[in-house]
Amino acid sequence: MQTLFAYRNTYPMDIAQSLLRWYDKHHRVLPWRITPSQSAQGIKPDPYKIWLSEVMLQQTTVEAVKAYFLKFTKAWPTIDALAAADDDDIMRAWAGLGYYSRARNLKKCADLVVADYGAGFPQNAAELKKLPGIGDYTSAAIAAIAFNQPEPVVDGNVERVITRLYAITTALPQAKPQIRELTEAITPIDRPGDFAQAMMDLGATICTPKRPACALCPLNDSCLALKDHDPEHFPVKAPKKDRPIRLGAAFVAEAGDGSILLRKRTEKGLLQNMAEVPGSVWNSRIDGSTDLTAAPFASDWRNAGVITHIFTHFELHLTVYHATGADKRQVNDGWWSAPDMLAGEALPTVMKKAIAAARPDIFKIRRPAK
DNA sequence: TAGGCGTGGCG
DNA sequence: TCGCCAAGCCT
Repeated sequence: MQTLFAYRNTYPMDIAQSLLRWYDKHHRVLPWRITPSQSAQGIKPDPYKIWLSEVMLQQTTVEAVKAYFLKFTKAWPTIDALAAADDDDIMRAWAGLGYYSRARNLKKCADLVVADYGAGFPQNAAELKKLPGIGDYTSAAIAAIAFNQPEPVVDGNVERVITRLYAITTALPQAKPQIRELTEAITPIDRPGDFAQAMMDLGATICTPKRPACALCPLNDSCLALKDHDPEHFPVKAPKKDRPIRLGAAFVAEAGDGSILLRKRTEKGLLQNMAEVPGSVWNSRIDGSTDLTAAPFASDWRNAGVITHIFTHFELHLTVYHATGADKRQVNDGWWSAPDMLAGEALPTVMKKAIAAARPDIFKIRRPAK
């Protein structure tokens, strides 16, 4: 990085010190964190909570994570408790948070740490990265925040802050190596954990994707994007590919007592091992008339409308059919879930939408089906 | 390595 | 309304 100082007007130490002074005053208070003043008193963060929160926060907003974090730490206060937990209980507790492979890897990781490391996490990034569900970002974050290791912690917030600070015009993801080097160059030896959290707080509250509050930014004197460009134009990103549409049918079978027929998805592919209502494969052509070939049993299936659900890589249009007064004995696949049990099932949001299309009183979905 | 993998909030 | 985005990982 010979060119590092050629196009900057501030030294790395000044960046870190300015940011840490800002963080001491303006840090967010979050359930898994200790404050800078607690840290100064020698209070250490709980590595279990740091790990759990970092995994939950992968591609997930802080607001969405808070309630799940509290639920998990109440049910399983230690990594030993989590390792001893039932897999299905963990999946049920995770339901609604998304990216379910995280929950499966969470359990695998807890088992490994208890078995191989005597219930204590390894304290360096390279060892942490060997564990399931822990990649470049999470290993560096745990090492820095829980164990005070000077690792460069680069997430989406840091990418935004760094590309603006240095006006990096290379598009993501090509710019990642450069971003990592620059982050490494400004990461301080003495408070790497606070520095990492400060960068993320800055990205989340000041250096936001839209309309950043540059007037309030502790780094505005050093920011090349602010000086020469429009910060909102950073980071530059490669163009996205368009999202295909898939079609399918879902069947909400209701017994006389209000129970809903559920089954378990396969252990491969999308939403693996989660609960679902019976349905067709998602690609099937619905030729305009009624597609009842995938129904769990013959009945008077009433069309309850079409729900739309956007996954990362495709858009799903699910036609929902509803039948009432079903005879439970005519089904030998899956299980009947009573109305007061449904909330505790491992149902992904797309399935709650489908059930809500047939029974709007059961699940309150923000954007109901048309 | 590029694509698979959820969900909810926001402008 | 809808595309974008949010503390990525795995294969």
